[in-house]
Amino acid sequence: MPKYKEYNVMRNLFLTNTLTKNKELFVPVHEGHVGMYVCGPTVYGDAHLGHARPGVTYDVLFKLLRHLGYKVRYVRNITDVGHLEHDADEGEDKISKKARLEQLEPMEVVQNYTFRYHEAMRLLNVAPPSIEPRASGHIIEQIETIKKILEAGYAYISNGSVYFDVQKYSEKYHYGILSGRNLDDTLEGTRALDGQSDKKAPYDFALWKKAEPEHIMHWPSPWSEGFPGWHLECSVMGEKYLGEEFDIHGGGMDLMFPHHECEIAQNVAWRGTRGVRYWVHNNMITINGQKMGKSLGNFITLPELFSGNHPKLEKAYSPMTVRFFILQAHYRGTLDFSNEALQASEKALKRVLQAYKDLVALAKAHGVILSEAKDLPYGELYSFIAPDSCPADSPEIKAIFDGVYDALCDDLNTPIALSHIFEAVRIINTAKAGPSGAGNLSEGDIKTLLQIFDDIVFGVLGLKDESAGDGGKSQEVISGLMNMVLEERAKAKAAKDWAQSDSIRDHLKALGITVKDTKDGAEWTLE
RNA sequence: GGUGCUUUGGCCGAGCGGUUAGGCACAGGUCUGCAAAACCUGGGACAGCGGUUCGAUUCCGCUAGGCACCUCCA
Repeated sequence: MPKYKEYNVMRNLFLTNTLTKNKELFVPVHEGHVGMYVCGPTVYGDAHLGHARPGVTYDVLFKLLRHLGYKVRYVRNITDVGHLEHDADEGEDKISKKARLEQLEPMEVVQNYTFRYHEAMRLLNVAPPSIEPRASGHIIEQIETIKKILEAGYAYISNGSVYFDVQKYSEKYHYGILSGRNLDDTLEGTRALDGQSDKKAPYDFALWKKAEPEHIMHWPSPWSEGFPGWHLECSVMGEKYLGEEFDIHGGGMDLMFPHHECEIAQNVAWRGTRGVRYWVHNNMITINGQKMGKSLGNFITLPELFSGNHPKLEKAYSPMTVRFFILQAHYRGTLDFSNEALQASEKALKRVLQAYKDLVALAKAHGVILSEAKDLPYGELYSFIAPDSCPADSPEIKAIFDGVYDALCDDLNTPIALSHIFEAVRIINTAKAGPSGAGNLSEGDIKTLLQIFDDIVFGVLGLKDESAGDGGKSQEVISGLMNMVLEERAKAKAAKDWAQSDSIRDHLKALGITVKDTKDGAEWTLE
C-alpha cells in the first residue's frame, strides 16, 4: 500500500470516486491542502431528514481531513435563485412562487430558510463551511462564464435564453462521463416538455433563462432580463473559490445527473478541465424503502424530527440521535428511516456517552492527566495526537485505535468505526466493574481511550453530549439537590424502609431522573 | 422504454472467496431487597435456482422482488 506522507498528513485516505467508480487513494492537487465543494440546499423550505445526510457526511469528511493534517477550504453553496419547475408553474421558480404565496419578498424567504437551515445544521453539530456563497451574489460571474461558453462555441442564444449545446459538446467530449450514459440513453427517456421549443435538442440545458413577466426574480444580462440556469452556479462558484482544478466535489446521488454532469460539461467547455478530481456522492435516506423527498411529499423536516411533531414520529429524536443514526450506515448506501431504527440509535448513543463519562471518572481516579478541556465551538480545529502513534499498551486497545482510523480512512466507513467504538465501550464498562476500578488498563490505555473519544467520537464523528450543554450554575444546584435526595433515600434503605426508598425513586423517575443502585451507592441520570 | 444499483438473522446495518461485524430487540446467567445499569452466554442470516472453485453469503449466469436516475431534488 502506498504511503502518502506529506505535510504531516498521517494516514492514507481512500475515497470512492464516482467518476471512475473506484476506491482511490486521495492525493490532493496541492500538497497538504484540500479544496472541497458540496452542493448545498435550495432555500425554499425547511431542511428535511434527507438534507441531514450530506450535511453530516461531508462534515465528517471535512473534520477527518483536518484531523489528518490537511488545511481544508470547504465551500458549500446556498441556492437562492430557484430552479424551474416542471409542472403548471413552469417558468416560475420555486423561490418566487413561495414568495407570492406568502406575500413576501423572495429574499425574505431566502433569509428565513437560510437561517433555519443553519440552525438545523448547528443542532446536528455540523460545522459551518469555510465559505458559503450564494448564487444570487454571483450573477455577474455567471454571466461572464456564459459569455466564455458562447465564445467557445458550446452554447447558443435562443429567444433571449442561452442553452448549452450538448450535441456539439458530444462531438468532442463525453457527455455522460460521470453518470455512465451516452447521448442516446439520455435522449431515450427525455420527456418532450411544453415550452421547450427554444432548445435545439431536448437534452440541452439552460445557462440563462429569459424571465417571464410574472417571474419576479430576474437580473439584466446581454440576452434578456432573466436568471441563470441552476447547473451554472456550482461550476462558477467552485472555480472562483477553489480554482480551475480542485480536489473534492460532493453532493447527493440524485444530483449526479443531470446537475453534476452538466457542471463537468460547462467546466470543460469554458476552462478546458473537468475541474474536479474526486466526485463523492452520498446516497438517499428512504422511508418505507422509498426516497424521502419534497416532491414525493413523504419527508419529515428536521424541526419536526427534533420536536416529534409529525404523525409518523412516535416521539421526538434529538439531533445527536439523528446524527448517530446517519453515522451507523455507510454514506454510499441507502438508509431507511423507522422509529425503531431511530430508537435503537438513541439507546446506542446513550451508551457511548455514558461510557465516556465513566472513562473520565476512571481516568481522574487513577491520576491520568486529562488533556485540557476541548470545549471548542463547533468547527474549530481540535487538538490531537498524531493518528499514527498510539500510546496504548493493551493490544486490544491498539486494535481499536487502528481499527477506527483504518475504517474512517477506508472511504469514510463510519459504521465500522463505530463498531470499534463499541468495543471500547465494553472495555470501559468491564474495567469500571473490575476490582481495582480500572481493570487491567494502563495509563497509556486510558489515554488512548480518551484520545479516541476526544478526537474521533467527538471530533471527527462530531457526536456530543447534548445534556451537558446548559452549563454551570443550574447543574450545580441540581447536583446538590440530588445528593440530598439520594442521601435521604440511602437512609430509608438502610432502615429497610423500601416503601420510602421506592417512592423517592418513582418520584424522580417521573421527573425524568433514573436512579441506579450500585455497590458504591446510587447513581442518577437525567432524561 | 433506457441506464445503473440492490435483496443479509425480529428491526437497522457492516463485511468478505475459507476466520465474531456492530447496535437495538429477545432468552438464560452473574450482581441486586426489588428494579435499572453493567458484564457473561445463547439462538437465529446471507431472496431462489444453477455454474466457477478444494471451498461462496462473498465471483458468474438466470429467475423473482425492491430502488434510483432519465424532470426540480440531498
